[in-house]
Formats: sequence, C-alpha cells, structure tokens
Amino acid sequence: MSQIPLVRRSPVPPDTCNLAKAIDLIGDRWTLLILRAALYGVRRFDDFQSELGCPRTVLSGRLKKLVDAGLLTKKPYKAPGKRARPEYVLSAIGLSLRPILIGLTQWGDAWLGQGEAPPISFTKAGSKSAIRAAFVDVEGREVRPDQIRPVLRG
Amino acid sequence: MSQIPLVRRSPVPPDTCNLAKAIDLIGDRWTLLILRAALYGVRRFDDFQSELGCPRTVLSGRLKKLVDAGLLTKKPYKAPGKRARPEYVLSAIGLSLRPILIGLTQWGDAWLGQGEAPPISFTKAGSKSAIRAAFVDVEGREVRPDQIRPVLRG
DNA sequence: GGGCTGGATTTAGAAAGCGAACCTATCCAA
DNA sequence: TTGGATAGGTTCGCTTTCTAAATCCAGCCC
Repeated sequence: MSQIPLVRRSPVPPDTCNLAKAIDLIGDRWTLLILRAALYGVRRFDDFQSELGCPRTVLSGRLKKLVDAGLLTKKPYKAPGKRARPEYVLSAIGLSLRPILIGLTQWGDAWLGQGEAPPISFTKAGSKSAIRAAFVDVEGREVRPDQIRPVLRG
Repeated sequence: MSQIPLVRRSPVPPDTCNLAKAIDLIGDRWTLLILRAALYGVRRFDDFQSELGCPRTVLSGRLKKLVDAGLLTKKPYKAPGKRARPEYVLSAIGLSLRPILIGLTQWGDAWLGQGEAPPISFTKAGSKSAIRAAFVDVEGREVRPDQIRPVLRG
C-alpha cells in the first residue's frame, strides 16, 4: 500500500507548480472532452459540437482559449465546392497530451468500467498485446510506482 | 508530426467511453487540485483548504464526491489531547492516478514552465537521473508514441 | 461551564453554464 | 441576381454553480 507520509502543505505551492498551471489551462470538463475528441481526429466546429453536445458559446470560448494557449492551431480548409472554413488541429503541444489521456482512459477502464471490456485499447504497432501507462528511466526501462521519489529543486 | 486523420465523430461515443467517465468524475479544477495535494500527502480538511484556497463548501462537496467514488477513504485520526477527526486518505484507486498527474506535471514543465527549471522532478529510488511517464509493453519496455495503435473492441 | 478548534452548512451575490434563436459569409442553383 | 443551403459564431435570457463570509456544531481543555 505504501502510504504517502502526512504533510500539512504540498512541497510546491500551487502558484509556482506547473501541474497547477496545467490544471488551470485544461482542467475542466469541456476542455478535456474537446481534447479527447481532437485526439481522435475531430477538427471542425460543428463536429465538436455534435460530439460533445455542449453549448456553442462554450465551445467557441474553449476553442479560442486552446488556440491562444497553442494546443490547437486554427487553419483554413476547403472542401471542393464549399467555402473555406477554419479547422482546429492539434499542435505538437496538444499532441503530447496523448499519453496522459490514454493513461486516464486506462484508469477509467480499470476502475469505472464496471467489469465491462474496455471499448478501446492500445497496442504497439505490429503487436497484439496491450500497452499501459507507466514510468521509465532514461534507458526506457520501467520504474515501479513504489520506486518513485520526488526531488525538489534547490 | 504524424497528423491524426480527420474524423467527423470519435470512434467511442462519450457515454460509453471510460475516459469520458473519468473526466466527469475528476475533470474539474478543484477535484484535480485536491488530488494533487492528496498525492503530496495532504489529508485534512483545513490543510486542503489553506493549500487550495477554495471555498469550504466546494471542498466539502468535492471530498464527499471523491469518498463516494472510492478515490479517498475517510478514517478518523486523533492527535493527542485533541478530539478525533476525519482524515482523507487516498485509496488504491486514487493512488493509481499518480502516474497520470506526474505525467501532467511534466507536460506542464515542458510547455508551461517558461524555460524555468521545474520546481519538482522525479527519480528512481537510489538513482539521480529523472524518470518520465511513458508507455510500456507487457514486458515493461518503452513504446514510443508513434508506435501506439488504438484497437476498437468488437 | 466557557472558550477553543477543526470540520461542515447556510446565505446572498457574482460568475459561468445553458438552449435557442439569430447573424454572417460563401457557394450553388435558378 | 436572387434565393437557399451550410458552417462557424454571437446574442439573449434563464438557470445552475461558484464564491466569500458568517454561522453552526461537537468534543476537548481548563
């Protein structure tokens, strides 16, 4: 079980913590659902809207925020015979959230799935066995959770 | 860059997706900040409150939700000469979110840290070199992001 | 008993969420 | 050239949630 030792305060105050900053930026229901859809390949306003079922005003605001933050890039596309419209494409910053959201998916599969087989899983290209989120050292070897030690700077 | 192919709809509708369920449960600012603090070892109502600076009513509600969902366990503690009070301790379910939040921390360090050295990092016990969140196959060997393939059930 | 302390609830005003209707620019067809 | 269809986005009221501050409540101490 490896209990975490009791503290009265976290070692990194929230206002200098990059986790807290990340939570500020993407830590709300609609933003996370937008990123989920984007990572599956959704790119267009109305597709997001019908996927999420959220108010258009909220969607519009969230997309703007994500573009401003650099997670999404707004670029025009043009279907033949249609007018040009903007498309919201994940940038490298946004794409790099993929492991985190896959990790959260697997966490949900394990604990919230009510025993059902997960609707989606992930494998290594050319293999059939599942992969999972974990920690690795510099050489890419797994580090088990009880081996993890936080190190404060300074 | 490996662009994600355009889709009009995600392959897993949000209402059967365990990622969406996870987002519903923990995908809000305060809940995530509570879990962050809990993973650092914070356990008590007032400590959470002064750590987060959130309204006590919100904190009380969120703690209840997390206890109901089984991420936190409420158990009494007693400081000598004080009355017994509840403590909110992470369960195995809650603890298993650690890789995800560390992953998000490192994502924030990489993209939101404005070039500053991260205030906290993580190493393997007995080592000095940093570890990072990644994917591994069944044998515990790293799988690089471009090697990941989603597989739909059925 | 009376103060102290740490959890937790009440209340009233501020902010964000919500659904539906509307606006706007472009392409196509008549 | 006018009219409709379409996709992106805004405006408008209404409801819910968030917030801050005060209050409550149960023990433990003296």
